[in-house]
Amino acid sequence: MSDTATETHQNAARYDHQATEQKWRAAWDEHKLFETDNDAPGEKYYVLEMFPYPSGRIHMGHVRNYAMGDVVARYRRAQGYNVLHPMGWDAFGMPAENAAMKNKVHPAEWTYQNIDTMRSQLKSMGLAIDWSREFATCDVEYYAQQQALFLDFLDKDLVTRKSAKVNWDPVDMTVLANEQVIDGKGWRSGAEVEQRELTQWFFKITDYAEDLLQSLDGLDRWPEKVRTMQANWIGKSRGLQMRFELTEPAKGFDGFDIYTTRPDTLAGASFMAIAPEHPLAKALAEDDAALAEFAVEVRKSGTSAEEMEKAEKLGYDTGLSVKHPVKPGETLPVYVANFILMDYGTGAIFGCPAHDQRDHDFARKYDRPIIATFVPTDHEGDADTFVVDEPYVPPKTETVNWINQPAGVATATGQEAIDATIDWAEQNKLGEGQVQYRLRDWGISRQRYWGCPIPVVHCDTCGVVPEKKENLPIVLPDDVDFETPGNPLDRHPTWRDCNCPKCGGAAKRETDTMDTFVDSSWYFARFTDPKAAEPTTKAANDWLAVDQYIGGIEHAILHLLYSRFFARAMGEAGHLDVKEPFAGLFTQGMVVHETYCDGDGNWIEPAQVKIAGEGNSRAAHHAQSGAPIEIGSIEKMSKSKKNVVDPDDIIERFGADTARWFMLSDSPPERDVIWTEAGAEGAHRFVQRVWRIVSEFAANSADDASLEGQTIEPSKAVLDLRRATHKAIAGVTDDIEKLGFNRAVAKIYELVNTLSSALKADAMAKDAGLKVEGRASLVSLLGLIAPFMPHLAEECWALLNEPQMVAQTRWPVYDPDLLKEDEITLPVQINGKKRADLTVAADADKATIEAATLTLDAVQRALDGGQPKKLIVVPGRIVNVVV
RNA sequence: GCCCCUGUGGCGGAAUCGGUAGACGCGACGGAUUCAAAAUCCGUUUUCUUCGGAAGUGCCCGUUCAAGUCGGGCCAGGGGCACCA
Repeated sequence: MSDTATETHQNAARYDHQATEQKWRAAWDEHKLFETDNDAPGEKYYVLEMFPYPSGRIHMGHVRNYAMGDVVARYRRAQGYNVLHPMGWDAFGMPAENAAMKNKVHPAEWTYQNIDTMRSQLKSMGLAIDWSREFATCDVEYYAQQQALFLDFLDKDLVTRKSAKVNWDPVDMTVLANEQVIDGKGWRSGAEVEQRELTQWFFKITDYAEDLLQSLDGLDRWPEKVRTMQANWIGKSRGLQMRFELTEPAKGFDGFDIYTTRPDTLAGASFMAIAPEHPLAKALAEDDAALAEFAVEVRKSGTSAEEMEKAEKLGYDTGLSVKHPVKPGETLPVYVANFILMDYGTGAIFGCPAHDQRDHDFARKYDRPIIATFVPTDHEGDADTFVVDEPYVPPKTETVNWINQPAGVATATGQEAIDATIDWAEQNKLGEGQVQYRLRDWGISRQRYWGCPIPVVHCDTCGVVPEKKENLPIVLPDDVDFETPGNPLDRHPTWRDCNCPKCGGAAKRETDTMDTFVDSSWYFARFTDPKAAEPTTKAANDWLAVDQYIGGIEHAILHLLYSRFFARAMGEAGHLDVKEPFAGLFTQGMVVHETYCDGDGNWIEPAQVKIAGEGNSRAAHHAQSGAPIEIGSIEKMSKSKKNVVDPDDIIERFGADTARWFMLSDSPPERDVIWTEAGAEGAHRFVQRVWRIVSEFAANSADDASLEGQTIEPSKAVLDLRRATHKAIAGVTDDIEKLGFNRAVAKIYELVNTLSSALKADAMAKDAGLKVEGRASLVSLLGLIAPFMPHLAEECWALLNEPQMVAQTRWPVYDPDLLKEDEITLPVQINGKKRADLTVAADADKATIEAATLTLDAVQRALDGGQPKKLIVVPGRIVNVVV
């Protein structure tokens, strides 16, 4: 009997997260607290986390991502902003088709089932999300609008259809993205990927290259790293395009253009090289079987990074030669070379072995002369021979001594010299300055079923014809089969058949669908009015840009660059007035975990591992068998390494608040966080601790309604508590503003520690003021905690009988006057090392502090009767005595 | 090869403007409570120390009254881009 009673008592004294969390989620839902009205008062704030791909279940990375966004959303709400915080699904893509092929389940069914699962998982996190705006990109209502956008882009000449080289998987019979080609093989089929020339649809992102680059400067709330990566990706370079004349015309060519960023090395040219795909090379190959074979051979060898690195520089001497543009009478041989890319510049170069590593390698192999055009300023001796062993490639800023330069070429320093050479070339009609970008147009055609159909029609009479807007949406057919590899739309008996929108005759639909990156390039705009009959409405201009966007660094280039392009294109098509979609961007780190491996090299799940010891002496063994287990490196959670922790398990065992709290503690949000069982338990202990402090306080102060309205002279304990509380409010507010969640967490811990020792039952019994102040302090604490652990905050709020819910109340405010101390302790340094403390009034002037400093024992000892050489007093900070 | 980031206790990290290095958490150790345990509470926890102190933020040098923080040169780890002419 007594055992049962004790047990019941203990259970009652613990916070029951399962029942409590559900209760408060229901309460928020009932009040429709997080549904956002586009026309609600208050300054707008749009917080968005990158929407998930519905792969099956959420993982810890999602928990971290959405916990961060939720802190921001709840914090801004509490500050009185009209907050938009929506959620949706990036739902098209290959995994659904792979599942269809493997498990004979329709991609739509598989996708929507996953969405249902993941939605309920996300809801169990207690996120302050407006679920009424939810959509999936595979919803007809969404992709219908995307098709409308496509037609508008087409109308504005932002889309083009052209032939391009793509990765073709001959087994799966589809184009693969570069990321899906691993070591030259298809990631799914394992087949050798071929380069195929196919006619594809492209978005003309290169039209915006300069704008996309320039505007990066204005994105001051983006990580520097992401801006740099985008700038590098766009890859702007300024150089010289110039024509080289053939000594004798060949196959109708009398010369060809080259592009160089180092025209200052022109005098050092010793050969010419063109890409195997260059029109001249192709023309020559018609009559030259050996050259044709050479071209095929070089392109057969892999395109992977490693292979490239090892690949030898290979050239084929065409027998042709060109006139040297700055050395009259001299000629240069023309090679077809494997290291020249048709994609960049003009697909042709002049080789300058003295100042370029690749050209140097080539020249040594094919025995071409090495002619320097400049040498280091400190070089002594024979200028012409110093680059024999390796090329000299100085930074553009380095001063050099010029040699072998033709008359009339400016020989200034670095970039100036390059610009001057371009001017010189232009004046002498040798060529002209050119800006080149590395950025390529965005190929969006995919030979896939599970994507947004491209709304165009192929008519024998009229050619490629855009579908009429009134015929949209072009809906994906349901009855498709995945038994045969390739695109089911191609094989569908009737779907392709249609009438030409122009002539009305029989025609065929485009069977390519759009890259899924198109879907995610404008979803943030759609959230502002998700049910509108047009892609966007006025609401998009009202809400955008997204004030705070949060997601993984892996999207630094693709998704974020495409979205920036889309905002511009949508502007051109009259759908949006905001050029930059994301005003603030934050890229969070991954969730990582130790890996465990048994003696046979099998990965072991964390749940089956027991660990003993600490530091270097940590040892692991199998929980059941006791077999020794090797503790491996800490890596990103992945199914293949079995180092995953399922959010569902954690939420069930510890509650959503614990999971959220742990994800935001300890590690700075931009860095990786290591998941540990101990850390999760620690977070859970804190949840219990807060609840216990509040319940005990509530129990102790229940009978003190009489204190209301009474004026009590505050004791020192009361004042200290008040000051600590206001300091915490100031600190946490500042930290959340800067997304320093880990620092905010630490400050909340400090306040809880202070409260825990201040609000002891006996102290409160002696000091009635503590009860009044304690309540005020706890109310502030709950306000601070609410964005992080919303369920716990509501439960404690109710325990204190506070009106309404925390989620309906304002962010706590602090009184700056209370942050000031009456007395402060200054560190006293002697020769820069701290040797003593000095307690003075906070407003003490320099003279007072100086006098007090000289009386300190440590200072007297150091002075040994003498005078300090120097006495530095920084009021409010430090004192330094120099002896 | 080019570009970028990061190095602080046993561990994650804090130090926001050049001004007390190690906040806060985890782990560990000691104690209280308990028949016992869990839970909880109270301590200790950078290193060395002759208990007075001394040293200390990857390494070396510099600027400064004062450097984790600024400058120069290294070392180590991580990331991005890459035959881009």
